[in-house]
Amino acid sequence: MPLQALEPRRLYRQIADQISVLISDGEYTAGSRLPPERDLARQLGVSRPSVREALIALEVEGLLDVRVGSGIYVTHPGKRRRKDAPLGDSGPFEVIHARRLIEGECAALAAKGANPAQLGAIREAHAGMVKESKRHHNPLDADRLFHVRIAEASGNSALVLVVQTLWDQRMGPLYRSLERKLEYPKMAAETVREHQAIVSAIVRRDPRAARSAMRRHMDQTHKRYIKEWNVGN
Amino acid sequence: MPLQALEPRRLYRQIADQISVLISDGEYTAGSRLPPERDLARQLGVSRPSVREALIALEVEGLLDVRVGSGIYVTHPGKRRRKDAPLGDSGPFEVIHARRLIEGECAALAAKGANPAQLGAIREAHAGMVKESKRHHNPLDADRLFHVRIAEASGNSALVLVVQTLWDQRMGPLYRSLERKLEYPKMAAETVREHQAIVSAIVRRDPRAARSAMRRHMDQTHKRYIKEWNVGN
DNA sequence: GGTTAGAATTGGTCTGACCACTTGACCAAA
DNA sequence: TTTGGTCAAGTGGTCAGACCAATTCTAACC
Repeated sequence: MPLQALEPRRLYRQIADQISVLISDGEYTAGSRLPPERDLARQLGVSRPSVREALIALEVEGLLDVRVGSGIYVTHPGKRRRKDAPLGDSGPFEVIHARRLIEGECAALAAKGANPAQLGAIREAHAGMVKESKRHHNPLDADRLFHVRIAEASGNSALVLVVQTLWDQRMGPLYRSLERKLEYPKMAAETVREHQAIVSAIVRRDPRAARSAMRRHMDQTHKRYIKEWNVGN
Repeated sequence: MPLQALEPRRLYRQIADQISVLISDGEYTAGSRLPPERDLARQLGVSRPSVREALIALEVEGLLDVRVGSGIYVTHPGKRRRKDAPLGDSGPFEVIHARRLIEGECAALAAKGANPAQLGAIREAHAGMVKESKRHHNPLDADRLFHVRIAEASGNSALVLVVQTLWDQRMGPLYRSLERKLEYPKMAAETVREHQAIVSAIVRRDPRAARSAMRRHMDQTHKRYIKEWNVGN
């Protein structure tokens, strides 16, 4: 099939792509503010509704962050999560099981081949979570970063994508109702201890230990969920 | 932090969520047409631009399919792919490596625990791909279905999500340039043969054989890519 | 019965307007 | 100095109505 069905791309898509290119080219850097909708419309020679449609598309894709009355900001790459409903609507226990498998391998790969910069990044993320949990802040973002950093150290960006995707399943409905019941302060201490074991194994360049430390962490998380689950029901 | 930052959900999100619920509740089934934008606006008591913004959000999420002059249709669940650029932009070889790991386990889990309906679904998908390749059609959709069905048979919907996500990385730029060079007719025959081995192992309830058959399939795919890659460069 | 031209339907886009929220400057009271 | 209040400008949120373009339907026509 040499011929491609040509599709007259709708205006909002063209605008969204154009803005998207400007962002990836560094024209608008992370955290910076885009021109007001009215200016964008004038500069592009289109109407404001069309610009708005494009902005909403980019917001759903997680590239932009629209703040009422303030402006439109470029999402920080690390924070880039999809706003939409999860595709699979997986339950917490299924996600944990999948993560046990996949992140276990990530940890092993990281132990095998991480470079010094990546090891440093993992340690930094771990230190960040320790700090957050001591301040009794919500450690979820730091927790996410820790797991993503390990995936990055695996050297496979597809695995990074997978780990992010699975983590962001927490936005699903079942997950949310479960998380509401969890007591983070108490939990965070255990989590930090388990993370520490993972870090040690990776730094020690021991793939098998790293894999089993990660699996143990997931098993413990599973247990914590079970406990809260039973309390609620 | 007992206080939650309250976020006044924007109108388009509320509308999108409402429509989304109607779809997942089966009020609007796959392939069916939604009411015209004007009617939706009237029924919801909002303006047409707001409805349009919601529809665009749902379109980006892959739930709806908007056809000019015709109407708005619910996307068929199997075809539900995101329209936006892939988050990770992973290269083909990274994706293959990740799939080797993950889908290998899926195949093993499927061999261990698939129920008769799931086994039938796998066989059906495989038969579909055989038919497509004999007709010299593009077998990509059938290929995707085959792998998704195996993931479904693993009994873990999070793994299904992962497999879908990785497959859909093919929409990325590097992948596309590579795929253009592949000769599907010749390739399809080999692929079908490798798939056959996977099906046999799963039906035979042999997890280890299923795992290694899937891994072998991925290794072969890797080789095919390498070959074409070198031709091009 | 099959074809085709026109009408009706439906999404695509534009214009202009008004509202609600955020921000920062300025000011008054503690 | 600090705190809180007020106000105006800037910005996104929403609306109403209009017209255009693509599709689909209908009915007249051959």
